[in-house]
Amino acid sequence: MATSPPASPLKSRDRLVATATKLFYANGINATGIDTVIAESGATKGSMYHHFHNKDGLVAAYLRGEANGWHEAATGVDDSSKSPVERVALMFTIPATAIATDSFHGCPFTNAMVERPADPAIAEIVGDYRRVMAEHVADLIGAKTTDTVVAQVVVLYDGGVTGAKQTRSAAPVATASAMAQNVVRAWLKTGRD
Amino acid sequence: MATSPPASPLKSRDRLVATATKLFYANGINATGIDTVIAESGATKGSMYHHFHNKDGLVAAYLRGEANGWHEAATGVDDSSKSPVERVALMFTIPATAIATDSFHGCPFTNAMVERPADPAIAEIVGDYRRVMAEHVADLIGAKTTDTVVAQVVVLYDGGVTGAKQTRSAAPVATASAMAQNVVRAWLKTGRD
DNA sequence: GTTAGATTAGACAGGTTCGTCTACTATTGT
DNA sequence: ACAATAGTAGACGAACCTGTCTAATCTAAC
Repeated sequence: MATSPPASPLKSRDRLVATATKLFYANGINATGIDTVIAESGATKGSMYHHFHNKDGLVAAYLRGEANGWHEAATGVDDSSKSPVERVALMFTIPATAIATDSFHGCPFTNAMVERPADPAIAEIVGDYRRVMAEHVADLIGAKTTDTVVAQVVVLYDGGVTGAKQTRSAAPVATASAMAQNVVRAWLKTGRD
Repeated sequence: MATSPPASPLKSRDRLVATATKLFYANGINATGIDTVIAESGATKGSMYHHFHNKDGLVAAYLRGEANGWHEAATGVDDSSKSPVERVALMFTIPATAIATDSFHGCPFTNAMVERPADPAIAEIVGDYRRVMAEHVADLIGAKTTDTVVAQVVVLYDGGVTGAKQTRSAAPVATASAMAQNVVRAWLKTGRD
């Protein structure tokens, strides 16, 4: 008789990743010691190094989670009944909302590449995230991933988020969103180019 | 008979800042210990803490230098005899060139805000840099700093540089440059909006 | 010439970091 | 019943970090 799927609400590995997600994003990866993550997650060192080869492993798991999280958020705010222009605008509400709630600390992928420039696993996950985003944008507007308009929207997204991080204001995101809508509108009107 | 303006090629304070500039940008601020900067600059700890209250002070001096450096680079590549559109394109050659020489590690201001999010001095210097950049762009195209077109070009600049950092490629900068030229062209044609 | 600022050289304290290791226990699948 | 996986609890080492301090010298201005 198993004592019910053990009272543990979450396996220790998942708790570690969840805590890392919170702390790494809010306080920075390098500024957050492994000991802090372990303590706050209620796990132990043995567990940590059982599941992850080293801190880089935990960081990679954290970043993969962020990539999934972005995709979920993007599909979550989407509304396929709306026009391409409106759907792109919806995508830009993701950073806009985050800034409003004050739990915004910039793009987790940019942050990770800045904090751990030498880690190839990070570069790979960031590449995956960017591919997912390009596909998502292409879907929203009915373009091919390789179309210029997709790269343009991505540049605007990056620019809006980076500007928001630097200025601690939502204005750059609003500017970027408006520009993205213009770009998509023009692309729809002139027929793909 | 002074032994000629002392053989020292550079005062120790300047050597510290120069070394910090190289190491902080290339390897990251937090990843570079004060001892390393001191050793590589040929200065000593006493000198370091004579000129700077703490590491934050050295970081601030480094970032101020980067802000000045950007302004010099921007005016250096500019050519006032060219058209507004061409002059904006010239500005985008700054990151494009840096990426080509492989000494590119992203935007120093973004990096600093990521690595030391709590330091108010950094936020201030970044704000100065952004004001300088906005004024520069406004000058290039004959706009007011508060015109929408200026904010648009800045968003594109940020987006190009961030994308380049994430992808380790110059493509986002090229995309951003082309978009900036389009935006300025449209703004000139329709007359300020 | 005297005084103040700049500099050298390095020891030192106090803290943090990551990762290893031992020894033991609980759960789970077969 | 047994073996493999997952976990607890915490000591520990070795490296690193920032910042202080002493004590002596060198330069420059006034």
